[in-house]
Amino acid sequence: MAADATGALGWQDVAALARARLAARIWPPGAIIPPEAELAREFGVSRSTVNRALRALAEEGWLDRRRKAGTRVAERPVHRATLAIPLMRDEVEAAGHRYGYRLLDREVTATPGLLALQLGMRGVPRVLRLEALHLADGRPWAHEERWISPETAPGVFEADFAAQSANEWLVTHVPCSSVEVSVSAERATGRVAAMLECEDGEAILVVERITRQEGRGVTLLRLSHAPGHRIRSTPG
Amino acid sequence: MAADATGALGWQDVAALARARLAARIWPPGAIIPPEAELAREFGVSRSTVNRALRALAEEGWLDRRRKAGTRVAERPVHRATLAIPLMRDEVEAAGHRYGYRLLDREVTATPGLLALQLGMRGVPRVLRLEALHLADGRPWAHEERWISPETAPGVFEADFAAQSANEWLVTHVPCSSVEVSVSAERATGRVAAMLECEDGEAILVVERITRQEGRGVTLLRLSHAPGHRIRSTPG
DNA sequence: GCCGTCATTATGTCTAGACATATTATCGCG
DNA sequence: CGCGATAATATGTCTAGACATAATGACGGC
Repeated sequence: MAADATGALGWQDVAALARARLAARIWPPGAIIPPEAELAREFGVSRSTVNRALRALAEEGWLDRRRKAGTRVAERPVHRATLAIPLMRDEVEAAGHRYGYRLLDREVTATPGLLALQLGMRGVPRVLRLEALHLADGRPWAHEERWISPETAPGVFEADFAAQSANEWLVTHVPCSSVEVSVSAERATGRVAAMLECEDGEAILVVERITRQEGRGVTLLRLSHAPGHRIRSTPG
Repeated sequence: MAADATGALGWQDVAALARARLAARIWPPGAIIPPEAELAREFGVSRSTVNRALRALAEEGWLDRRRKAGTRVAERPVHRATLAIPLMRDEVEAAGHRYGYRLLDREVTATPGLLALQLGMRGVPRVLRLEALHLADGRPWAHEERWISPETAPGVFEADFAAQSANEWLVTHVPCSSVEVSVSAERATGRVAAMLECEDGEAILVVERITRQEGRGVTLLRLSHAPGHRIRSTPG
């Protein structure tokens, strides 16, 4: 490793060297870079180490690797930003506020057709619908409307969502695998505007999230944030 | 590997087995799971294979690994969603429209103080400011306001941004490392509303992006999308 | 010239062993 | 009892060698 006094390189060093060649266009976009074995010889490390380094760069989107075809520099590195999806409580507290939560409504309803479609549910006649408000220092932070499938979240009908937000209950009771997020801007109207204590027609950020467990839908969430809210990607 | 008829397991199989134990709460949140060596013995694979599998799960946020302390199941798996950041052209064409682009304004201006701060520029007296419109089937798709630092993007003053959007030029001329994204909802006003051909006060999605190269700011972009636009996370 | 077959090649993965490194736990001393 | 030195331990990483796998490209038959 680099930390060694031996001068031997670790995979992070190899990755850094490769990154430098990419930045300097020594390996220009579209070009095929030397095979692992050759780089291993050049850098004086084993092929595994080169493999680890190039695999990391490929995951970051810089390289495109295919068996036999070799490793190609991506024409245009597909940039990605990652959004963290924290608990509302953490988000509010991280912003320096005191978190508050109020359950507005709770009902067991027949499964809406669109919902069944989005969550990929079949033969689940009834779902739990919740409506809640998240508060920061007592002021509205976000309005939440949520549906939960009892199929993937057993015991959800018995949970006390007046005491604990759905997100917190789900996190501790249902292991989820994938999240799908959709963000849009809408104008606050009617009930949501009233709950958020903002003017009618104000621009608000609406986040819809579908959470799945092994491909089966667990919950659909529609979050209407108070005006002025920002979503930031996590650095890195 | 699993594809083998040998019955030997590969790292993906080990990861799947571990995932199953996590889902079944055999390894409950907060618990410490057996050390790699032990799992290697149990599964009949080498420690490297277990390491690869557990490392993957740790990257996904399921596990928390620390030397000597062992591997702990995350209390609450931090869910993440990743946003792809495509070229506007690709985004529009992927939506099934014909892409169009119009440069509205181009000027070299003194570096605004706030911009210098956000991009971490020092001693860069002048920057390029662009204003452009992206079209889908001839209709406004997004309004773009952008600043580019000539320090990290040499040659930017000579580029012809009437023929090619800034994004496309940058992608082929400047290797970038990190992107920071911020999303908010605003009301369309004045010039932007006119350009987007929407009513004043309409809710629009505003995306701000800062792109860096090795920590030095390259460009700041402010994209105002036409009403109704949605940002979706990439599955996976 | 066209198409199927086969050898070639670069990456993907696994193994066993070794050493590095960061903590944690323990033990002994004051 | 507190605290610092020390031993133990789990993960992090590297190596060399091996086989698997996918895809290419060349060759040969038609």
